Amino acid sequence: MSKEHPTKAVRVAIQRPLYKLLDYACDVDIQPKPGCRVKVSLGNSVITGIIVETDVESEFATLKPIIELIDESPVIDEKLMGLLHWSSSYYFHPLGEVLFHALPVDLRKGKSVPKVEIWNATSAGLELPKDELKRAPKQQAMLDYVIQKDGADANNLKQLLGDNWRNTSRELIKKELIAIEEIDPQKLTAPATHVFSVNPPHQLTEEQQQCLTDIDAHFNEPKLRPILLHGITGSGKTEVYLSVIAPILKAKKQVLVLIPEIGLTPQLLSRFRQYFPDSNIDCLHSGLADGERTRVWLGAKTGSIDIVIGTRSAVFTPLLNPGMILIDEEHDASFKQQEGFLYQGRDMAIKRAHDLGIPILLGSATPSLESLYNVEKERYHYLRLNNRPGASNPPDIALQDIRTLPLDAGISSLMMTDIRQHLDNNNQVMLFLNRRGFAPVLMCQDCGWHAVCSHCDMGMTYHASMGKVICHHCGYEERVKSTCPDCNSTKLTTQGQGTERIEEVLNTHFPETPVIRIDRDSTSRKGSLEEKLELVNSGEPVILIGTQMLTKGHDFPKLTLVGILDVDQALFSMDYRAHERLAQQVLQVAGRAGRGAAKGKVILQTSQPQHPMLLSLLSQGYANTAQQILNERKLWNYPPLGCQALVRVNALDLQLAHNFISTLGADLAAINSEKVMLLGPMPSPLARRAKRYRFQLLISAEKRGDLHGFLHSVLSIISKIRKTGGVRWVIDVDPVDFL
DNA sequence: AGCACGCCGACT
DNA sequence: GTCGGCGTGCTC
Repeated sequence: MSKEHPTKAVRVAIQRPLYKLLDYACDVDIQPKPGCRVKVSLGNSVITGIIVETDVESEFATLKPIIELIDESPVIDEKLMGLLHWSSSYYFHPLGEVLFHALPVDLRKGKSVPKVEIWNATSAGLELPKDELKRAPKQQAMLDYVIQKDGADANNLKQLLGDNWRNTSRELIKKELIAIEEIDPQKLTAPATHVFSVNPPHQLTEEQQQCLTDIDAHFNEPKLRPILLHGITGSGKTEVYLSVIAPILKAKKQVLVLIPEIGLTPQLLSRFRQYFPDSNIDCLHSGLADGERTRVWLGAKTGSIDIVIGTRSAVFTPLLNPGMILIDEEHDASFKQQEGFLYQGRDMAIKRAHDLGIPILLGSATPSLESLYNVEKERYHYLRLNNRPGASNPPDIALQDIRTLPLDAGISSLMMTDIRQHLDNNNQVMLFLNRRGFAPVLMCQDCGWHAVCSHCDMGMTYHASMGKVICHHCGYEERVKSTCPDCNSTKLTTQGQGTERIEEVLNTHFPETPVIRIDRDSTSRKGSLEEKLELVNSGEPVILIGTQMLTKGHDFPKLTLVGILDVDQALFSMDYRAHERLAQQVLQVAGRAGRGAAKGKVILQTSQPQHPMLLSLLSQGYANTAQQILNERKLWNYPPLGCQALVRVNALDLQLAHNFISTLGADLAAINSEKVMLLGPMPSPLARRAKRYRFQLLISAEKRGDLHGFLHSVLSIISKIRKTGGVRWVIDVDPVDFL
């Protein structure tokens, strides 16, 4: 199209898998800014878009007009827009979807940004006689607070009064002692100066103090680098975090804290609230209602929230005065988003901190090889905490050769004796088994039939408590009948064990001791995890059985024995990351033991007591073992040395999926680049999942630039292949999961 | 992703 | 003759 009639236009991103932006005409009387949302027409429907660029010369002669400008000021500020742009191109994901991903659901749907509500005392409230609210202490507290602060917002009040604060507010409004004023967030002045104080729980140890001094020094270097804090389990990383954060808050800046998705939010939140009693602290996690999410988003954006604690997606929270970013358990796999927009939250955070010029601290007892490699390359500072405060020492891990021991449901007789002993000493015991359900195999003794998922072609796990077999890959479930579906035999039996079966066996062995199972099945009801944790925290002798839910962050002082039941399959996994993950998991679980006065003991059952990785982990510790694994990766140029991307294709029809990936594979092979290596196309390790046939193609390169360039070719080839029969494809940059 | 358009088989 | 299946391509 010609450029003879250039049009003043804006460029808009929409929430569609579309690798381009659309131009719209803009009325002269509206003032579009990048980052503002608009309503536009697309085809015959009206959708929400986000302005990316203004004053563009469109190559289209005629443009549809913008229907409405939703925001006067941007919902995505310039800095955040830059980060999102960057991640869109780094992860080869359409910009529109990336931008919308960074907004709370309400705003994605086009709802206007809510007004900020400010609670003020009315004149009646200001003049209220002293004892009038004597029988309503909460109302009195709220009224006093609002008067003292000269206007409080929802975040202040929630913090002051807890989750039911709206009820208190409603009563005071009914009595006309307090009124709500609605303010346009754009017209909000700088956040009300708030009192800052710290409530230190106890002194830092000498080692923690030294660490803090080092961090402060690094934060003040002209060229900021991320800091990796490698502190053994129980070394008090949280105490260091709190001390690091304090001066940032004191300077009236905000702190973003990212944590894994394992329900640790409440513990950390209360720890932070206790330490910073006058700061506004809020969480962002998957369990939040849409409205609540928007409230926290707005609170962070307007500066009324000082600390945002959140999981992966919180990395995109807007901040008025960003002061620093903290990532706890930085090695955790849940920082990688596994569907839709496939990004690494930890890497995004590092990029964001860099762009903002603010410090970032990564903490872990078992740092990822990626981070350790960055230390080696001197891109990160490295600090260590090697000791547990007080008398407590890290537990020793003992390997137990189970080949010669009698087993009951996978628990050795020696382990049973140890459990008995620790319980008799009034202590608590924890067993770790990363497999939920009763048994991974349900089979017929007569004909060899076993339960297989009809959607995935993989074995289904038997869940005795529900009387079902469940596919752990797609969730498909079936009721279990008393006879074999193939031969009608009644000799159905199970093989192997999951947490349910362990629970049952322990209940019969230790009928007088409560057995607490913590896995996704036993904690799905809201509040049930809290109930169970409370029982453990009572300090009574109990046996805990859990999956990886139980591995991180928990502090059970009476826990002295940890048993790790089944690590053998991870030792021989095809996945080159299996050893790294196993080492992390073993140390994280082991770290739950001996956090109180009594020394902890950890027993690791294995049929491979000579395995070099296990021996190394036990005798040389994590840092050395990680270094060895890293050296192996160097030999093969696996990440974090080289870099990878995975193209995944799936379809309901095997042939269609196969045709697609073969065409792509052939076209890419024809490029014959020396800089990249192709592995595949091949069936995915999980070749069928949820009725869809799956193939993949792994692309490796030594240099990121080469990989990136090659992925452009991938994208352009894919766009030329005709996609029939609903073939779906994704590009996964820096994949962590090859399933 | 939606959605319309268009080209072929099978139905009142 | 037309209804509707899905393959194809576009959305400013």
